[in-house]
Amino acid sequence: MTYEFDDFDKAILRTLQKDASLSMDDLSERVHLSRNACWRRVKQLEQSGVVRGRVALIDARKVGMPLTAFVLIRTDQHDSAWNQNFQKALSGLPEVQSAHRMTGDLDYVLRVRLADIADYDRFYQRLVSKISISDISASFVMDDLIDTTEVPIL
Amino acid sequence: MTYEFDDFDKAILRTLQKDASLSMDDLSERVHLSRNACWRRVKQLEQSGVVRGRVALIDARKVGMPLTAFVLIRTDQHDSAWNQNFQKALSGLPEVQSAHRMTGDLDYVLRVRLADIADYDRFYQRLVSKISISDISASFVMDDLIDTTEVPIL
DNA sequence: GGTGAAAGACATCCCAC
DNA sequence: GTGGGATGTCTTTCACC
Repeated sequence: MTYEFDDFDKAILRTLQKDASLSMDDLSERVHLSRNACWRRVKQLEQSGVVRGRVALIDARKVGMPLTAFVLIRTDQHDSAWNQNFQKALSGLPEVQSAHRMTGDLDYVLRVRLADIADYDRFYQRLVSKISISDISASFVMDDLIDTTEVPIL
Repeated sequence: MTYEFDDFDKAILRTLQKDASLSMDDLSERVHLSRNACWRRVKQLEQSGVVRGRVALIDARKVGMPLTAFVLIRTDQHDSAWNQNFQKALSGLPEVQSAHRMTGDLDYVLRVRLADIADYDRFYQRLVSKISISDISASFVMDDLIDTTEVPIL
C-alpha cells in the first residue's frame, strides 16, 4: 500500500533518513512547519510504519569489519523447502547484511561483512556445511562510491 | 584504525544499531551499566566516529519504491578519469543506494531503488546518457530474506 | 494549518565515593 | 566504575484560534 504524501511529509522523511538525531525543534524549522504540526506528522509516519525505525549506523572499519563481499549463489533445488533451509542457515550467520532472491540466472545475492579474506573462507565453510549449494562465488568491494540507507523520495 | 572495545561498548553498539530511539535510561538498563557510565561511552563512541550517525529507516514500499535492482557494470576504460566521471554521474541519480568498485570481472555493482521496471528503463537511459559503459546488466530482487544495516560485532 | 502553556521525561554534567 | 542531584532542554499533550 502506498500513501499520499504532501511536500511536508516528504521533507520530513528526507530529513530524518539523513539524520534522525535532530530534535523536533530543529526538524520543524528545517521543514518549515510549527513544532506541533511537525510532531503530529512524525508520529503519524511512525505509527503507519512509513518510518520503520531509527538505528545507529556503525563504521564497519572501526569495529574491525572493513571488508564487504557480494556472494552469488545458485541452487539446483528450486523448491520452498530449500529456500526455508537457506533462510534458516543464514539466520545463524550474523555477517550477512542482506540476502535477496533474484530474477535471472543468479538465484541469490548476499552482502556479507567480514574482517578479511581469511574470514570469508571461514564464512564460506560455515555456510556450505549448513546447506547444499550448487554454485557459489564471491566478489569483494574495493571501494565505495556511494553507500546510503536513503530511499529516493521524489 | 581499529579500537579496542570491551563488552559494554559492544553491547551498546549492538543495541543502538538495532534501535537508536531508546532513551539513555532504557539503554543503560539493557547493557547493565549506570546511566552515567553508559552516557559517557555513547558520547565517546559518537565522538570517535564509531557511531557514524543515526538515521530513520523508511519503508521503501510505502513510499512507492518497491523494486530493488542490482546493476552490474563493466567498463573498458580503467583509468581514474572514467572513475571520477562515473562517480559524478551517480551523484545525480538519487535512486542509487550503493555503488561499489569490485574485484573480479565485474567492475562495478550498484544497488538501485525503483518504482517499477519501467522506472529502471528511465534510470538506465539517464545513466548511459551521462557516461559510456561497455557492458551493463540488471537483476531484480524478488524477495528479501535479510536486509539490515547492522554490522556484526563479535 | 497555527499558538501558547504546562507537566513530565530526558539529557547533560556536576560532585562525592 | 557507581550513585545522587541540579539544571536546562525536549517531548508530549492540552485547549484554543
